[in-house]
Amino acid sequence: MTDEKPPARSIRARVRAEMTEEIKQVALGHLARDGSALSLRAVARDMGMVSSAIYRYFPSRDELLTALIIDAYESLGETAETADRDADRQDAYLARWFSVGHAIRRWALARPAEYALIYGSPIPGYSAPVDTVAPATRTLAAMARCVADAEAAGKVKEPDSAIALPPTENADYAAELRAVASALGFAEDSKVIERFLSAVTHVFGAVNFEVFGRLNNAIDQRGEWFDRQLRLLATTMGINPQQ
Amino acid sequence: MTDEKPPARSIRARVRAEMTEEIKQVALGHLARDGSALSLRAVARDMGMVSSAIYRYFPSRDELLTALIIDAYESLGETAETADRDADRQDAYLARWFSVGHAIRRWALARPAEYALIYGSPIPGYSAPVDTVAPATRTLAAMARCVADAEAAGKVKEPDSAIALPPTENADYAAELRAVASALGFAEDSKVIERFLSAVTHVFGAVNFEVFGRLNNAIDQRGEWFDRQLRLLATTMGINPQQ
DNA sequence: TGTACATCAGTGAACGCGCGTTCACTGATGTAC
DNA sequence: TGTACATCAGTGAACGCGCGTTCACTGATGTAC
Repeated sequence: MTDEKPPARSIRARVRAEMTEEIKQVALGHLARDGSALSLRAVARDMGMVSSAIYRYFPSRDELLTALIIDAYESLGETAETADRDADRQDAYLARWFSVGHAIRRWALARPAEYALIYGSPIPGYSAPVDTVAPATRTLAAMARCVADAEAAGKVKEPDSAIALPPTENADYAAELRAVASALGFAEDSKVIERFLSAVTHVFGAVNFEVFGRLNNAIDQRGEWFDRQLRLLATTMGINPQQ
Repeated sequence: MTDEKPPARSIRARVRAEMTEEIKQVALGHLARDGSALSLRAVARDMGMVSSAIYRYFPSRDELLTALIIDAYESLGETAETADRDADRQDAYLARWFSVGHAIRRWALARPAEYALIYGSPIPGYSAPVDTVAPATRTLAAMARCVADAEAAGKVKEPDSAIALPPTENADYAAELRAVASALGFAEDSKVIERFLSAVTHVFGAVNFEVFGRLNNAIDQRGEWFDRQLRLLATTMGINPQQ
């Protein structure tokens, strides 16, 4: 009743933004609760609107899905970036790696529906448009930064010859590695890029296992389990404590 | 027309078995084509039956799903076992590990719908019954055998101290590791069990990335990519060539 | 070997439901003069 | 400051569709005597 007066035309715009946000929240709630497929009608019902009203905000069900997916990527990406920043004491590359890794896991456990949306199996009848690819790389980039910074600072130890992989003999693959390296902020001839990609694969494999219940009846000490995966990956990459 | 005569009552039984099998095949085809959710009516249509006829073979949609899931686990499990057996030359632990790993990948790429069924995100509105847990461990057990045999034969090199993880201080977690170790045929005090579990996590992470399209626009040389993941995991576990 | 009965696969209609999307509409909010 | 018009959010009915499941039925296959 005693609001400050709004800048004229924005009152409708603001309500619109709030509604759009609420629709997305309700949709996420639905995905989370029933694990159900997303239904516009169900969302409308939950919001106390008639189903056709949703079309004022999203032109179709797939566009709503796309919005949710983009939001999820952005949210996870931001979480990862924040975790990195919070741990970003000078030279503390290992701490940054842990911070980012654990943040990703925590985000996924807290929001399994959103996680499944972006790292689970593809959604039946839906194919992600291009708009999703940029946000998708944000998390990857945050993980990369910890390792690329460490390498740039000369703090990545090369694996000793007993466990070193011989360089690939596949020139195309080598070229792809170089391209990915520079896209992620590594030096083109980064020695660690391949192990970094492996580490990323492993991290999401581990989160998948935990979130999708593949650890049930086997590992209950999941925090410890995950932490030790991260440790192992750090040493595999050659990022060591207090070096 | 010139068949050998069937053992009396089994003609109906045999047709029944064939129909059951065909229903499952058609259902898989549907999952693969549309990536769609499984629909009894669609399956019936494809088989030229009326939808209610399916109920002579499966009491409900979920039971059909369960059958598909069990079949998928068994099929992948058998693939892994066969790959192990084929590579099972004396002492060739590394060859066995590669053989099993590549076989898992090939199976997943050839049958992405079935792979998604068992290693993708949980299916909306469906919760897997207990009958699925035994078949689920078959693949894991096959992977385990390569490594457990190597360890039993003294052919697993312990990581040198620079990259060794200190033992966990979490007693519960340690106990869980021991339990998993003996369930999978490792010695209770196996030194490699933890790295083995990491390797499994990583392998399925890698297959997930490839099957679910997370490698698109980044890595095209996927055979090489996967092969090198396996190599890296082998050295991480301490399984070395010609040792 | 032939007949009487039981089992079973498949039919076709129906139940009750939910879905995405469209369309013409009402009434409230914003804009231009 | 007041009026005329344009924009927009939300309604309610409808379209056409697909779904899982049930039920009483027909006719063919198997079984017992």
